[in-house]
Amino acid sequence: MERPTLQSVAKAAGVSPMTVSNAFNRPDQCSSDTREKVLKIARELGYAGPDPAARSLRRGRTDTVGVLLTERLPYVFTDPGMVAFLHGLATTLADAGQALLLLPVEGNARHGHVRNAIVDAFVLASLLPDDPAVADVLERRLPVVSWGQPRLPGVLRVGVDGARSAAKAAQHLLDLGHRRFAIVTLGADPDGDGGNRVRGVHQAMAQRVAGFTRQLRHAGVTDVTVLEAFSNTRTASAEAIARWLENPTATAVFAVTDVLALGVLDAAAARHVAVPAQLSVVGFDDVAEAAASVPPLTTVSQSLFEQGALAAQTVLDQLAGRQPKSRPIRSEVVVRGSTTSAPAQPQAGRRSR
Amino acid sequence: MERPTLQSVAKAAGVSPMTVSNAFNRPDQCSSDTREKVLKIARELGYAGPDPAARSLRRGRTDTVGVLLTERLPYVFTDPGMVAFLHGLATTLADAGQALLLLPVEGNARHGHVRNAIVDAFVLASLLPDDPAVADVLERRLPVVSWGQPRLPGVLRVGVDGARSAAKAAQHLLDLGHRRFAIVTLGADPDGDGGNRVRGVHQAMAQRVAGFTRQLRHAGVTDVTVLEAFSNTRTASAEAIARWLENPTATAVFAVTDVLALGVLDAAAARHVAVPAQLSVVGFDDVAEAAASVPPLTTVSQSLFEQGALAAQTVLDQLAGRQPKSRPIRSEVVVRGSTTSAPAQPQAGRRSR
DNA sequence: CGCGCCCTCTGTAACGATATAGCAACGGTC
DNA sequence: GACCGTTGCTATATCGTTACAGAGGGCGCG
Repeated sequence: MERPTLQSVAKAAGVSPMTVSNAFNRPDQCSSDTREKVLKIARELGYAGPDPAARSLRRGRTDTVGVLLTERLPYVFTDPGMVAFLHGLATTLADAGQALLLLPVEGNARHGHVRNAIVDAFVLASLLPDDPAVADVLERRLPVVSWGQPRLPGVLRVGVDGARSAAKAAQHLLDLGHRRFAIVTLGADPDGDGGNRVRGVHQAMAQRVAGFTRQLRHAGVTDVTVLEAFSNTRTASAEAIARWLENPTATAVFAVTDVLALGVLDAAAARHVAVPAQLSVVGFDDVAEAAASVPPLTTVSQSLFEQGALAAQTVLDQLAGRQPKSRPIRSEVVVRGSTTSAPAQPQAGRRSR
Repeated sequence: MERPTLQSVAKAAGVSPMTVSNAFNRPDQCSSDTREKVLKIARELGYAGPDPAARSLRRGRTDTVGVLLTERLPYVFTDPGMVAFLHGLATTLADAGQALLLLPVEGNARHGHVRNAIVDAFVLASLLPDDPAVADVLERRLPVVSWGQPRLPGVLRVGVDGARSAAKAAQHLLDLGHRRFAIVTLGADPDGDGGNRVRGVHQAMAQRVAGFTRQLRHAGVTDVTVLEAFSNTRTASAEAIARWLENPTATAVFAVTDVLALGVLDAAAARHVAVPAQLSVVGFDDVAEAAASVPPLTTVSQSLFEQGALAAQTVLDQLAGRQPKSRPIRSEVVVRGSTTSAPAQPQAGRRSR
């Protein structure tokens, strides 16, 4: 009992293969009598419809987009920022009838995956510029869109200006009268593995830190403590800031991601440091959890969902031969409950420049 | 300037197409001289290697497995249980050189996705038995593995016995002397959308509830309050139990997922109900967050990662024509800090049957 | 020296579908 | 009655690759 093909269905139905193809793909090109007869015979033979691989070869397209993810899969899914991006991406692609092929860039697997991926285009989601998979992708000569990182000549990129966005957060805190700051960012874990993982997003984080401190400097403020968490998780962030919280040297904390900011809230709650009365906290990303935290998190919104949708739209435009329109991504400070005016300061000085 | 093919590379290199194919796919079948010459010419022409679609057609396999996800994408990624499963699945598949095609079953998109998916097999991840996509999958006549739901004749299934596992949780609490219980489970949100989402996992949750209460009944205990959360999130769970916590009628709570259990911890902390002194809490799944909560959560471990890996292995066995060995999934109560002996009870009775 | 074997490479024939052009039949129009 | 546009189906020619069988040359062995 052979696997039925379009040919065999055609023979059994006494029509040409093309008619069977039409019956399945173009109801309007075919009388409904013939169509029903063909479909009935197909059902009897257990024919499920045209083979997707053969169709792809002939049509010259696969209706599938590959996504390269920088981090290991579990971390990808754990990161709400990445999840929001993927959500936007998947939604837009699905609406356009495109499937999503997941290509985890793990150290273990041969990156031959990229060579063999049955896709029409690639999306690079926060990849390291020196990732060997990037070279493989470029070799395929397919449309490519990069999200955040890497920046490559000739490759369209979706993303916000992290430095400028972070500067807005700084200005918000300056406007509230804060003059002494702490920053929680991602640092490389000395214990191997985690380090590699973090290095992948480091570039974007460094930009945010740079933009934030630059804005402070413009205002004549240089009192900034930088703390490093070893992974983008609430607990890692809470650990990173725990000791500092025993004797805080600032009235405001900027965390380079919401996840880290939520960790700061956790740590503050655990040590009974009142937020925002004693300490203002600002995050970055505006993930869903940010609005639901206690207190609700003031954060820099960069609409990750929208970025995913835009990345998808850009890919679709390229595939359709349209000129992708570079809609700008807006970013803005969403003021919620975790920031307020700086508390009266017992110490002297520092108010004037 | 045409897109180069294996043929054109062969002509340019003055060898047969088969030799080019060998140069790319089987280094040992080909002298290294020829191989290097061919690869060099290929590079010059900008040939990235054999076209995956054509290869798939010829070879008769795609080295890709499709995963059907029941919920909307964002919820999938937000659910740590699903994430753990996907992680195990993706890891094992990647090691075997298989890619992962994501097939979200959204109401919006035409389920034609299943027809057109370029895959060798399907994994159904907690699908509704009456989901139309299930029928589509069966029509494809490819190897299928189902996780949890649905149970289909002739389709291999991976999953634990939710009822029996939940019974273990019940016994653990009974052993600690508890006699009055509350259960937090998933209920349908009256406001449309969420309801559908929840219905998908409802069957599994209902089993857990059933197994838990049955075990209690065996011990002669019938004092059980059932509370419903409208989605599998910490906040929904906290909301669901908040009012009850004002005047708790039990000494122990069983939540049908860890996420719900964590929500119970949140709510208890907010109302200054001491866990476990005043209230013991047991979850289900043993997601990563369970070990890190305050206090660490006692839970029913069902090694979701392992289930993902097993599902992948089962698919791979089927593809290789091997008889899949049905390794059993162990489930056990992991006792951490959220359960302890029942507090001394002021009320009379109920100790004996 | 001749035999057989390995090693490398070539020729042929699909894999299962669809784009394109074209052909027959039909009804309507002038 | 000749002409023409539609409708509905067929015939042909690929899409780009790999499986398979086999050819030719070099080399060890009897």
